[in-house]
This record gives sequence, structure tokens and C-alpha cells, in this order.
Amino acid sequence: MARKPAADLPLLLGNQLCFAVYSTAHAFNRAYKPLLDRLGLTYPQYLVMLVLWERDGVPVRDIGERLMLDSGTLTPLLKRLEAAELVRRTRSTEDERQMLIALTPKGQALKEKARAVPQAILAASNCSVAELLAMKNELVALRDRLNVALGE
Amino acid sequence: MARKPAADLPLLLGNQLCFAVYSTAHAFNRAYKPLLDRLGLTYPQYLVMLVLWERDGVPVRDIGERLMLDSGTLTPLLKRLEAAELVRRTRSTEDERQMLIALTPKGQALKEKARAVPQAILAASNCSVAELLAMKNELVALRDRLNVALGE
DNA sequence: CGGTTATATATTGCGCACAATTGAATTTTG
DNA sequence: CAAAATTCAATTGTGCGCAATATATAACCG
Repeated sequence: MARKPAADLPLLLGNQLCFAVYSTAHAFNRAYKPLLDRLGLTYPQYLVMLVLWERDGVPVRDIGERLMLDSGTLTPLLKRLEAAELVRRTRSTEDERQMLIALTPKGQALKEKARAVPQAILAASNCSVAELLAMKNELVALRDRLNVALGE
Repeated sequence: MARKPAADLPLLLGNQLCFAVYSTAHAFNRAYKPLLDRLGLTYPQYLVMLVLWERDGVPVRDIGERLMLDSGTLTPLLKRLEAAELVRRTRSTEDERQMLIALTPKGQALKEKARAVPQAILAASNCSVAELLAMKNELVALRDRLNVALGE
């Protein structure tokens, strides 16, 4: 046969955890899309709103640290949220380098509509909360190990 | 306290599996980057090469099905691989709608250099093969359930 | 056979991601 | 205190990822 030499096993797409992560991320994106369309948000914008709903009036840097995104991604995204009147961007008076991001009343109000999203995703995943939580913890642990390896 | 109302729990970033998947995908990307730079590939290009190293001379559609990507993503990507002389793109004579993607000798040869990649990622993940395999299987199952839910 | 429908790829437009650079403000240091 | 180093956000350029559309070929069907 020699169709799948043993030396090739690590290179087989189906064996790669990374592709599983990559393709699951895309599947989540597609699952979120119709839900977020109703809110007028993309998925990365939704993530930023999640951060701001926990605490707003924060500098771009804080959002970037929580989401692991940089200003090259966040600056234009935040300008779009500003254009949608969901956030205000104002320079800090204490440190004029910082741009503080605060929710508008419209941005605050959107939180209530967003409550339907996690439960819809839970239903689509057809999983128990406990299973999802376990998987989340494993992934976060893996992610943090990868990030540690990168820092070396 | 009332700092984290129970009703808000599903909206907390830290509770969302989806963000764990999203941020782990980015962490993988960063881990792959220095390795793939040596091959002159981006991560999505590497995925396409993995598919072609298993079997080449296939239409764009086959690659798209395996990677769950459409022509809007693949056409320009494949043109870049062609410009890098890693693949040839030729129209099928049997079905002139199809564009068949074949490896060049240079593309074939790159497979040998790529063998170092999976093991470097394994090392960076600081995980056992068994753990990674288990996580991969859980993710694929979740991804497939999400895709089923989308098709309904 | 001819007209409709379906399929395969390409194109356009928008929104991430990220590397690299820039410019301004702040902090550190000599 | 002044020069150097650091930090924060913005900008530029490249490459995905996907929706929507276009175009060409092939399959189907009466």
C-alpha cells in the first residue's frame, strides 16, 4: 500500500490539533454571525463589547490585553463602534497618550439584547455547560503554555 | 458587592468557550509564524500544502471542502503559492470549470523541510500526544455539532 | 436539441489580524 | 533638569475569511 507512510503521520491534516482549533473557531464564527447581525456587530466587535460591558472607560491597551489584540486591530474596530454610536473615544487628561473607551447609552442598552446570544450558542453546540467549561479550561491551559513558549 | 450579577455570568468573557477557541487559534498562529517563515508560508498556505502533500492534482473545490474555505479565500492564496512556484494551476480538460492544483518539484521538496514543524509545535504546547489527541477529538466533535446546527 | 438549472472558479468589497513604522506623551536616568 | 528610553495609539501594507456577485462550463429536462 504505502499510501500513508508512518513518517507522514504528523503532517496529516486530520491529526493536527491546530487545524481542529482553527476550523472550530470558524464554525463558531458562522454560528455567531446570524445572532450578531441582529445586534449590528461582528464577532471581534462583540468581544470588545463584552469587555466594555464588564467595565468601560478603559484605555485601548486594557481591551487589547484582555483580547490579545493590538492597536492595529483595535483602532479601526473602535472607530467603527464609535461610528455606530456604541462607544465614545476620548483622550485621557491624566495621560494624553491614552484613548479611553466608554459606552454610550446605546452601547449600554445593547447588553440586554446580547443576553440571548450565549444561550443560543449553547443550544447550537448541543453540549452541556459542564462539558463546555471543561473544554474551555483545557484550551486556556494550552493557549497559556503556547504563549509561555513564545516568550522564551 | 454586586460586582458580578449572576445574570451577567454568561456574558463574562472568561466564561466563554468561544473566546478560548478564538484566542488559542491566535496563539497557535503566533507559535507557527517563526517556523513557517522559514518555509516562506503563512499558516493558511501551510494548511493548503498539507492537503496537497497528501494528494495533489485536485480541484480547488476539494481543497476548500477539506479546509472549509471558499474560492474567495483560496483563489488569491493559490495564486500566491503559484507565484512562489510551489504549485501549478491548470484547467481540467474534462471539466473546464475546474482548476486543478498540482505541486511543483519545489512544492514537493518543501514537504521535507516541513517535517520539523509539527514536532516544534508539540514541544511548544508542552503537552503529551495523547492529551492533544483527546482535545482534538473533542473539538472536532463540537465543530461538527455546530456545523450541523448551522445547516438546520 | 434548446432552454433552464446547477456547478466551479473568479472578483469585489469589507473587516479583521499583525508586523513594522511613526509621532506624541511620559518615564527613566545620567 | 535634560537626554534617552519607554509607552500608547495610530498608520501602512499584506494576507486571510466571507458574503455577494459575475462568468463560464456542464448537466438536466421537456
